[in-house]
Order: sequence, then C-alpha cells, then structure tokens
Amino acid sequence: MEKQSVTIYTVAREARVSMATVSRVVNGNPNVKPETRQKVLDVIKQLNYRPNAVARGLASKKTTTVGVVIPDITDPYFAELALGIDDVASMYKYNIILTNSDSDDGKIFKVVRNLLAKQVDGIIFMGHDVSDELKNEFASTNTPVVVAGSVVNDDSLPSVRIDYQAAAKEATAFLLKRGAQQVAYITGPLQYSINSGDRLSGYKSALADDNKDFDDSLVIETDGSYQAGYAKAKEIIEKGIKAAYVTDDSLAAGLLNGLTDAGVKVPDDFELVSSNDTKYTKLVRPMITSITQPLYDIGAISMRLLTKLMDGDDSNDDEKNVILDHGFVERQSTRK
Amino acid sequence: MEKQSVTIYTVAREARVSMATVSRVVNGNPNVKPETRQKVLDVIKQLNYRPNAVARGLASKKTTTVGVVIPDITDPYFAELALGIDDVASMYKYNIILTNSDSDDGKIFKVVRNLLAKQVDGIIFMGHDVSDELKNEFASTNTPVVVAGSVVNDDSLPSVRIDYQAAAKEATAFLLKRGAQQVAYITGPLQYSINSGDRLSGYKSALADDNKDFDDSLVIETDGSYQAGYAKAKEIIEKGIKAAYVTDDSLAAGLLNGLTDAGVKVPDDFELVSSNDTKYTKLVRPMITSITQPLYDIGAISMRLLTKLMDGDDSNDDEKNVILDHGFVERQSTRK
DNA sequence: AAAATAGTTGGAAACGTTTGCCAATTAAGG
DNA sequence: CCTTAATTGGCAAACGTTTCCAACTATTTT
Repeated sequence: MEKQSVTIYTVAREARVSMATVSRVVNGNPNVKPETRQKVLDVIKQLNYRPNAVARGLASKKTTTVGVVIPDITDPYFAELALGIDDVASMYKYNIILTNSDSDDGKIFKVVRNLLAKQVDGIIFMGHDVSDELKNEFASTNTPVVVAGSVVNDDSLPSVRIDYQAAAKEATAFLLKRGAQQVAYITGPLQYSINSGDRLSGYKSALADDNKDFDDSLVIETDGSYQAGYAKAKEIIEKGIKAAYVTDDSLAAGLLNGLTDAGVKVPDDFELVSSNDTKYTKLVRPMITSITQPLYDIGAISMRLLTKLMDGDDSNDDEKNVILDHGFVERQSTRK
Repeated sequence: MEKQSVTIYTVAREARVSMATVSRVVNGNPNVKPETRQKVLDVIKQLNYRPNAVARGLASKKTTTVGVVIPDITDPYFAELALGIDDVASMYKYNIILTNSDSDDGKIFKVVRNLLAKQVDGIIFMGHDVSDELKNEFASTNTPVVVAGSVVNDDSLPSVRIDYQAAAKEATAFLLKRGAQQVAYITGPLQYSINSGDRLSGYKSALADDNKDFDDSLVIETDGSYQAGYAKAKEIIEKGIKAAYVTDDSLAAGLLNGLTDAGVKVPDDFELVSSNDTKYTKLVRPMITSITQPLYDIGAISMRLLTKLMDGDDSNDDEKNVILDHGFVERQSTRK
C-alpha cells in the first residue's frame, strides 16, 4: 500500500492553516472561526480528504470499534441479537469486529486476545462459560465487556438477558398443568451452565411444585443442533415421552420435524415448548409454543450498556446486570 | 484510556535489546539469534506484552482487517455466506468488520466510506446494485473489493457467484416440464438487477423454450420477505396460479406457509421451487424443491480471492469472476 | 490608554509500531 | 592472524493523527 496521498497536512497547507486547525474542524471543535472552518471544509471536499482512522486511533487511544464474539452467526438466536447490537452500534458511530467463536474455548481465547490487540473500545460477548484463561485476560485489561443473551460463569461481568430459570419453570409448568404425565427436558450441552444450571433448575422447580419426582432419564442431552433434534425423535418416541421442554429453537425444530416425519402428531400425540422465540418457531408447522424474549432488544441494550461503560460511566453499578422481561406464547405445538 | 502500560519499548528494555529486535521476533523475522529470540519471548510472556495493532497498522499500512457489508445478518442466505467469509478470514489471520447495510443506498455509501477510513485492507460486498456515488468511491481507492453471492451493476468488480440466469431457467423449465400450464415468477424487488435481469431472463428463456408466451401478470413483485410471501398467498390463489418459481427462500417459505395455512395442498395443488437452498428450505414442511448453491463456499472463495488481491496478486485476470456450479434438488414442494 | 479577557490559531510532542540503513560482531577462508 | 562475508542489532525516521500549550488578535474593562 503506498503512502496515503492526501493527509491532514495536505489539507492544512492547501487551506493555509495548521494541522491543528484542520483537526479541529474535522472533529467539530467549536473553537474555529466560521470563515476558517468553511475554507477548510471546502478544501477537504475538493481534495476528497478522508481522515485516517488508524492514525486517529493511535493518537486518541480510541478506535470507535467494538469486538463482538458470537458462537455461530448462522444461528437465528445469535443473529437476531447481533442485529440489535449492530443497529445501536452504528447509532453511536461504532463499528463492529465480528468473530465467530464456534464455542471453542481455544478459539474464543484467541479471538478475544486479538480483539484486545486491535484496541477495541469494548467487547460484547455471547457464548457459554468463560475459561479461566479468558477470565484472566478480561481481568488484565480495562476494556469493558458485556455479556449478551447468555449466562456465563463469571458474575463479575455485566450482562443483559432474561431470567432463564423462571422462564424454563413457566414453560415446564405450562406443560404439567395440562396434564402431561412426564415432561422431558431436552437440552443442548449440559456442560454449559445455562443448561445445567438455570434452565434445569427451573425445570426441576416446576416439577417440585407439581409434586413430581425428578427423573434423570427424562433429561436428554444433545449438541443442540437441528440435526441432533431430528435424530433424537426416534429415541424419544421409544421412550414413550409425550411432552418436552426444549432449550433451543433449532433443536426444537429438528425434534418437531423428526417427530412429524416419523408420523407422530404434534400436538395431539406430543406437546412441545421451546425457549427462544426465534424465526424458526414460526417457520415450522405446527408452529412452536415458546418462551418469548426480546432478542433484538437484548442485543441493543447490551450495546447501549457497553457505550455507557466505554464512556467511563460507572454509575449505577446495580444496573450492570440487566434482566429483561420474558413472555410466553401458545402456538400450535401444544394443545388448546 | 490511559497510556498503554507495556509497550515494545518496555520489552526491549527488559530484554536488553532494541525495539527493532523485539519487533523482529514478534513478526517472525529470521534475522535474530535463537538465544536472543528466546530471551525476548520470555520477557514478552512474563510482561504479558500484547502488540498494539493500531500502531502496527499505522506503521506498516496494513490492518489485517477486511470490511464486510451485508444487507441483513439475520437473512439465512447472507449469514451462510458470512460464515464462509469469516472462516477463511480467520484462517488467513484477518479480522472482519461486519456492517449491516439494510440495502439502503445512503447507508451503504456511509458504511463503505467508514470502512475505507478505517483502512481496511479489502472489502467483501454483498448486496444489490451499487450507486454511482459508491462506484466513484470504489474507483477512488485501490482497496480491493470483491462482490460475493450477488450481482451488481458494475462489471469491473471481481465477484464470486453462481450463474443465476441458468439456474432460474432450469428451475422454471423443471416446473414447465411437468405440465404446469403457467408458472409465476415471484420475486423480491425488481429494482435489483439480479431479479429484473439475470433471473427474469432465465425465466423467460425457459418459457420461450417451451413455446409459452411471457405473461406480465405472472411476475409478482414483493419486498422479498417472509411476511410478504405469506401475505401474497391470497392473491396468488385468487389468480388461480398453480406453480411458481421464487427468487428467495424467505419469500418462498412465507408463501408456502401462507398457502398451506389457507388450505392449499402443496405440492398437489401448487408447486413451488425456490432459489437459494438455505436452511429454510429444509425447515418447512413440505420441504422446498430448490436450486442448490454452495453458499458457504461462495463466501469462502470470495474471501480467498480477496486475500490474493490484497497480496497484490493481480495475475489471472480471467479468474476475477468466479462462477461456481449450482445444482437442483427435488424435495416435497413439487410432485414426483 | 493600558490592562485584562476571550477567541483563534499554530507549534510540536506524543501515540506504539515498522523498517531502511548502518555499525558491530561473529564466522569463515586463506 | 588478517581479510572478507555473513549475521545480528541499534538508531532514528516515518506513519497521520490528537492535544497541550503558547502566542497572537481583537475586544472589553477599568
């Protein structure tokens, strides 16, 4: 790459002012006489001057860039969050460096380190638990981090999410209330605390309220994918299960289609409730009854919170963990 | 943000060498004695030194960052491409600045300008036509740009895609071959040349081969969304249409569900072929017969091509427009 | 009319790297 | 040992901004 042709210095020379003045007009500093400002602006337009953000970043120690780590961009849940993040980021003039982590601890660590090297002003983290290594990395920097739409085994990080436990409890209770004898808990990796902790607790709590014993054989663990759900249909039919709370929409959609393709009638012969209210729940037939969450808003609010932290607004320490309201919609995968 | 605490200079001092040497070991320059290298490496680890990528970018004029402009990250088509892009980007140690353009000319221009200001080493552009303003912008820079999975009214830009015209022709012909009297062309905005040009030509060409006249009333334009498809079902039923080639999967899924919900049996009473083979086609029931394209590969190859261009490898000018093979799968939305 | 004040501008030192050039050290050959 | 050629390492100049501080100008104030 050859030397940048028109720099702040070129503009300064052409407009017969100093670089300091050019810098001021570019950055909207009011201490510039209107005529001078206009003259500089004219030269800028004429020369098609484009300020170099890298140099600016070095001098000002702000890059107006935030890092976003996402497990899988093609997952509708995370994609929806990402949309909210991006929208408010661009509203606040931030750019986003987006990196897929594949939920792989090693890779996560690498991408975060890289993000930090790039001097991002902040990080939005979506994913599952954070490794000790990563924890140290976060601790060793004062770049603000917010966790979005996930629960992570590090309470020290600000986060924006819903109350997964309460939501799971309601979903399970809903199934129980309508007489299901046994409700399975079909989940993504139990290695993630959101599944083995929050949601499972909610599930158990609903069981307890209904005076049902927890039956270990009813928790069915998968990798959380559509394919996994589809494949599990057979096993679930064989087990004689008639109702299930599912922790993920892709998984639920797979299960539903697997069931249907195997001739099981949903909701008549099987009732199903899912967790995230992504597009998938409305795409399949029957449509899936689900916990609802304001996905876009979770992303948007996370980013908004991050902007505050980046501005050094450390007030409202109590607001650092934002729990948004969730809801519930009955659709076609449960009986009326 | 306070001054970075440990810099290359700190390391140099601690290791009793010059910054030049530290720079060399960090960048794997071979001209440094093994012991020296080891000593420096030790200090780096001990101090947890993290090279400042911004300073590096300024000095070296390379940011190892590429800009990606995407119309909508939640669209499964683009998300799938993005995944391929991200994977090979990280393979080549590039980061990605991802920006949603919302297919809005004004916003596109702004984000591209911003990307350029950030000194990205290259740009992957997904979207529709490029405005004159944007064309000038691309022309005024020598940052390489590649167009991925889209057709854009600027032949001068390298691109990676399939032959949309041929694919549309095959899809239409498929429907015609099995006796459909009239095949509708249900499309996203005709303002985009991919729809008004490539695909429509393919459609017409298939009609001509089958000695059918082109009927303007059979081209139905929408905004391309799921909702639009769903809403159009009524009109399509009223028009007595029995078969359609649809230019987008979201649109097709919406239409399919709209039809089904209105009591139309697909494929018995209506046959449907879609264009992109995204997850949506397999999620809905009946599953949608579709043109297939290697989505992930399109993204991956685009990025690979971009790396070559960024390396200044301008050989193979003929390879600058990569047309990948497409296919076709019969699924359940067409009769056997 | 001198002094104080406010408003504009310029000068120059950062910011943390990379890199071209040159000096010094080491190894090799005679 | 001396000469020559590698190899290694250091110096310092970029890179293109921001920003602190000083200086200058034009107003007010006294």
